[in-house]
Amino acid sequence: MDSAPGRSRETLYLAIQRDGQRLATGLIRLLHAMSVGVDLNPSDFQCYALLRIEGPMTPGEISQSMKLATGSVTVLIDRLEARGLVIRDRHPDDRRKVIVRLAEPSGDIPTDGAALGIRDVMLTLHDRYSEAELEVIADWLARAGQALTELSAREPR
Amino acid sequence: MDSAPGRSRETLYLAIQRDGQRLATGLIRLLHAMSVGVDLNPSDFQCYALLRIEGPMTPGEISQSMKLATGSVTVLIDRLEARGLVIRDRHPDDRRKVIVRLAEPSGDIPTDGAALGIRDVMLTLHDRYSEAELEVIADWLARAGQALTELSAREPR
DNA sequence: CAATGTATCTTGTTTTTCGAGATACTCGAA
DNA sequence: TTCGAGTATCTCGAAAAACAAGATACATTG
Repeated sequence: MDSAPGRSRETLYLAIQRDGQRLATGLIRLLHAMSVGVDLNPSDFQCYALLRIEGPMTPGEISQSMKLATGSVTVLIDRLEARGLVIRDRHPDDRRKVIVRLAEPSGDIPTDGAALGIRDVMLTLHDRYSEAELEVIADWLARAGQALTELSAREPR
Repeated sequence: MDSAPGRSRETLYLAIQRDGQRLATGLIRLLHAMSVGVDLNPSDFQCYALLRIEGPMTPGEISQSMKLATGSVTVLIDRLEARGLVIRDRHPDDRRKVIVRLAEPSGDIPTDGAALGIRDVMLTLHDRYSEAELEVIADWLARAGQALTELSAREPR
C-alpha cells in the first residue's frame, strides 16, 4: 500500500496515537451497536464476548477483567444465565469457586463476528495489504493487546 | 521484527480477528481504569475523550456517537460541566443547538495520554518496528477506525 | 481444630439510563 | 406574514445497573 512517502518516526507516533484513539471510540460505538442488536446491555455483551475469547472464567476473574464490583458480576451472570447464554459450574478443586462458561447450543443468539457485516468490512479492508504487511499488523495487534492488558492489570488500586 | 516465518493469508486473518478482539477488551479495561483514575464514570470519561479527539460537538451528535438517549446526554454534560471540564455554548446560526467544547484550562484533571504510563508502554512497543512497519500500522489503524465508524453509523436502527 | 483468608452471593442504596413529553427554535409554503 | 411540520435540547418520573458492606461457605495454615 505504501501510501505516504515517508513520515518521520515522530509523526508516525502521533498518527498512531490519534488513529488509535479514533479506533478505540469506534470500537466502543460498535460494541454498543452490537449489544443492542442482540438485546443485551453493553456490560452483559462484553462479558459474553470475554467468555468467547478467553474461555471459562470465575466470577472473580470477570470482576477483575471488567472492573466491576463482585456483586455487580453476580447479577450480571444471573442475567446471562437466565437468557441461557452461560452456565455456572462448580470448580472441581475449590468448591468456593464457580466457573462460568458459554452454554453449548450458543444460547439463542449471538455467535458474533458475522453479525452486522463486520466480517465483510474486515475482509475488504485486508484485501489491500500484502501478506508481509498483514504479518506486521497481526504482530502489532497481539503485542498492543498484551501491553494494554498488562497496563490495566498492574496496580489498578 | 519479522517473527513468524510466514503464515497463510487465512491464518493471518484469524490471528487479526482474535488479537483484535483481545485488543478491544483490553481497551475497555483500560478506559475503565483511566476513568476511575480521574474519578469519572466510564461514560463521562468517554465523552470527554470524544471531545478531545473530535473537537466541539452538539449534544445530539454526542448522543448518536455514544448511542445514548438524548436525556442521558443532557445530564452527562451537566456532570462534566459541573466539574468544569466542558462548556456549553449556543450555536451561532441555529439557536436550538448547543455546542459542547472542552473548558480551556483543561478543567482540573485529565490531559490523558501520559497518565498511567501509557505513553511509555507505547513508546517501548513501537521501538521494535521500523519506520516502514510503523507506516503500515498507522495506515491500518486509520482505515480500520474509519471502517468501524462507518459500520456503526449506517443503519443503526 | 482454630484462626485467618478467599470466593461468591445477598441486601439495601446510589447512580445512570431510558422514554415520553415539553419547550424553543428553524424553515418552507400558503 | 403566518402557519405548520420538523428538529434540538431539556425536564421529569420510572427502570435498570452498579456499588458497598456484610453474610455464607469453603480453604489453608499453624
